Amino acid sequence: MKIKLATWNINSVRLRLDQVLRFLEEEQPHILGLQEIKCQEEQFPFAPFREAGYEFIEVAGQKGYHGAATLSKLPMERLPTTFCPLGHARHVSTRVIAKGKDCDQDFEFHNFYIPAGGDVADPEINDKFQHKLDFLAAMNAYFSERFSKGDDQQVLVGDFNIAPHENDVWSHKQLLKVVSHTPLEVELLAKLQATHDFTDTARLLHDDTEKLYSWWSYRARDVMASNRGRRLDHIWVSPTLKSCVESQGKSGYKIHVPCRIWEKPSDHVPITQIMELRD
Amino acid sequence: MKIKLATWNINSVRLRLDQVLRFLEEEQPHILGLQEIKCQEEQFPFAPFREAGYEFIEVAGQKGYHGAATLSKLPMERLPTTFCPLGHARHVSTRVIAKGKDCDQDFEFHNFYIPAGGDVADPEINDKFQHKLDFLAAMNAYFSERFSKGDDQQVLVGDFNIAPHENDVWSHKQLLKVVSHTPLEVELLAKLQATHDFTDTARLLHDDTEKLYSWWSYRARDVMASNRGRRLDHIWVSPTLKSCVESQGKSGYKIHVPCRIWEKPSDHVPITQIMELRD
DNA sequence: GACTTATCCG
DNA sequence: CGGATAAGTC
Repeated sequence: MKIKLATWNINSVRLRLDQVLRFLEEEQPHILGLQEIKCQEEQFPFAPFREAGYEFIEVAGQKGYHGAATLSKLPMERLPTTFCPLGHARHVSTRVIAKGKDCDQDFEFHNFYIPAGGDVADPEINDKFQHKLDFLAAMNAYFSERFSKGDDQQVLVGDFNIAPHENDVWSHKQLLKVVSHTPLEVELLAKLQATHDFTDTARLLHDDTEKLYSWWSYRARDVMASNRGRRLDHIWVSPTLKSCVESQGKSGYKIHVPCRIWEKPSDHVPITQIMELRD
Repeated sequence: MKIKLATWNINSVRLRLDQVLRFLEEEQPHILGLQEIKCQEEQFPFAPFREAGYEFIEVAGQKGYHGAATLSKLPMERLPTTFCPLGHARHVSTRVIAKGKDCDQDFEFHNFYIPAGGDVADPEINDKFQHKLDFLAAMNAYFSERFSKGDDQQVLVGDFNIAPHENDVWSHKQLLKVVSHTPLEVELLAKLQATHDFTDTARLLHDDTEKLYSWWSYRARDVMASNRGRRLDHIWVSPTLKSCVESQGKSGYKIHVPCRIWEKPSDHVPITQIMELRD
């Protein structure tokens, strides 16, 4: 069966509930990871998502900031995690049960909101950057443990707050010292990826020379016109799932750019990836 | 010529600019007094009102609270006033020049935002109620001075924050101790009216037994369904203008109730009064 | 630039 | 309830 995966930093799920519902209606992903829901679990709008067909919902919320939630049409169960070094709500892990006529599998869906990291790309003088690096190290350790348990079928999605490739930013040179594209964080993300042999589905299916962005700042009038974006949002898969993504070709991966010009948009747009699971 | 007068407590003119423009487009009053514009003069949206045909604009603004503005299609000049005992921006006075083929007159247009008066109807323990009473006294003195100067053709509009008659509130009995309908403030308003022989156009044209409301609280879900309103907004005219209003009959006065159920409405609705000026 | 929480005010 | 301000975050 074909599974459609999605991720979106929504920058307040309460304020943009209608936009998420529109996206779900139009794209019908099986599973969506939301980041920056900016609410506590008790404030999360469960009912409208359930009415839209997303029966399975897992939320990690906190007051005012951060927070992640995973919505799914497919049954899933929560995988407990105590994760962020500072105790923020930045990770929702679930095991998704994908049963179809030619399919009886499950996979893990890890929904992450990696810390932005503040302004200065120096962990010595910027605690937030240090936190980002610590978080990446914690991710690495976390997946080492999961693999050691034999959990080898994994999807990682989320706002990683890192644009790793030269063509994941509008200007490699001008962003080399800007947090999100500095060598140190990019290397740490590359190390996490290499250690577990995760596949970045965007770059699996798109040539490295192609510019890909999923985020455009609020802080300029003409960011969309000048297209000064960054690819901060990612979908990664573990080795056993690589071929399931590769088989879909270029069109299996999609950045939903028009969402950035909807009324009162998030600064991020959703991305989707189709993955073919067979038994 | 027939002059259409209007007043509206807009509760933030910046937030409800589109609603004011819609009202002006639909009703085409010659002159509109706005209260609670909640902005400074430099933040006031002059341009869109001028584009809508309201070339003459006078604003008394302050930061965050209160504030009044008068918009007019007819030429008008500002009458300087230092008014509120606490220095709030609660009054815009202008002399309006009404020149038509059968008309060459002018009249004063006084746009007021009388203090709400706080919660407790006791000036001894509630400074805000004292301020309301002081403001009414200041209004009385102000008009005594104007009449002594021979300025006898006057229109007063605004949010008076007082519902004087029994049928200006949904329950006379239940509101007798609620600020806006207490005997003390009602008497002071009646005294202001009697001293200068002002005519309350709503009650000139509508029987005292008729319920009339221009305001419904935000603080209850069903205020419109249960119709628990109050008539806090008024249009008064001086003796020489009484017949100009009376000649228009009941339909000359209108409370624009549907505005209360527009999207994100003010808690007040606009009211309009037609007045026939002849030379 | 645009979210959150909070406090003030009506 | 729903404006405005102010501070904090991204």
